[in-house]
Amino acid sequence: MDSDAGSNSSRSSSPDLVVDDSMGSFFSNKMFQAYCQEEGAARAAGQGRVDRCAGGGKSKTRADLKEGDDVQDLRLKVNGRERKRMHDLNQALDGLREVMPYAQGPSVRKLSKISTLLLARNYILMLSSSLEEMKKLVGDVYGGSGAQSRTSHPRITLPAPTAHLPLHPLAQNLHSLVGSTASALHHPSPPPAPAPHSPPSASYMGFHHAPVQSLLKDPLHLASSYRHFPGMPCPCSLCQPLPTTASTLHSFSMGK
DNA sequence: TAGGCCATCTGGTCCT
DNA sequence: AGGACCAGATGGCCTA
Repeated sequence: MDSDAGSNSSRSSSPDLVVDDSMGSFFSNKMFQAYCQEEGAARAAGQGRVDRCAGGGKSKTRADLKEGDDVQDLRLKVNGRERKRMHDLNQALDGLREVMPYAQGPSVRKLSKISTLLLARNYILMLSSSLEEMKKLVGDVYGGSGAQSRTSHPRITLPAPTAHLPLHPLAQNLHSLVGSTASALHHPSPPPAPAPHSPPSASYMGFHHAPVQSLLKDPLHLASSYRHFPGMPCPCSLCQPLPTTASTLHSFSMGK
């Protein structure tokens, strides 16, 4: 259930937490104590939160204690829900990472959340563009020129074995993708060799023009959800269809 | 040691 | 009213 526990993260999800089964959720005694201390300080500062530390006051009536317990239970419930929500979100992110063009494995540090989202966006853009490119290719092959179809048999003979097919530049690019991965940008040491069918690397998606880290650090890139590439329509749903040329694929970089 | 990343708590807001 | 969602705050861990 705990996505972090199942992930390859080297850190525990909450080192400070203990499992309190009686409460049905995680809660840290240390944190609660710290919280109560903080609560006192905050109240002293005149900006205290709602009183929810049952043991805080000097003399509480039974009703006060009951109310405090209720508030605390409610708080624990809300916290548990929020925790679960965030775990679900992290699970979804993990699922996204699994299909990302990024070296995976226990020895590879996993993509940060923001990196995952940005990389996913670029990946989708590249795949969309690849699809358009392939469609165009298929159209060229099967659509043919009218003159040619008139002067010769319209039957098209395609080389059966793919080994004899001259690779389209796009396909060549796709094949050349295997090798470098974005992890190299995180780790100076060479990443583990990717699987033969591993998806395109981040470097292919333009990250070789600007390292991922610097890209992600750049507030300009983070601020602009949609980048408008020269000669290319904006990929956002409000704008036009995606570009189709292989050369423009190389422009799919978050930076430059 | 500073900075990045993350998990968690919390209060506010919106929705059902 | 209860739950989902969001953003700010806080503190821990890790790396350069």
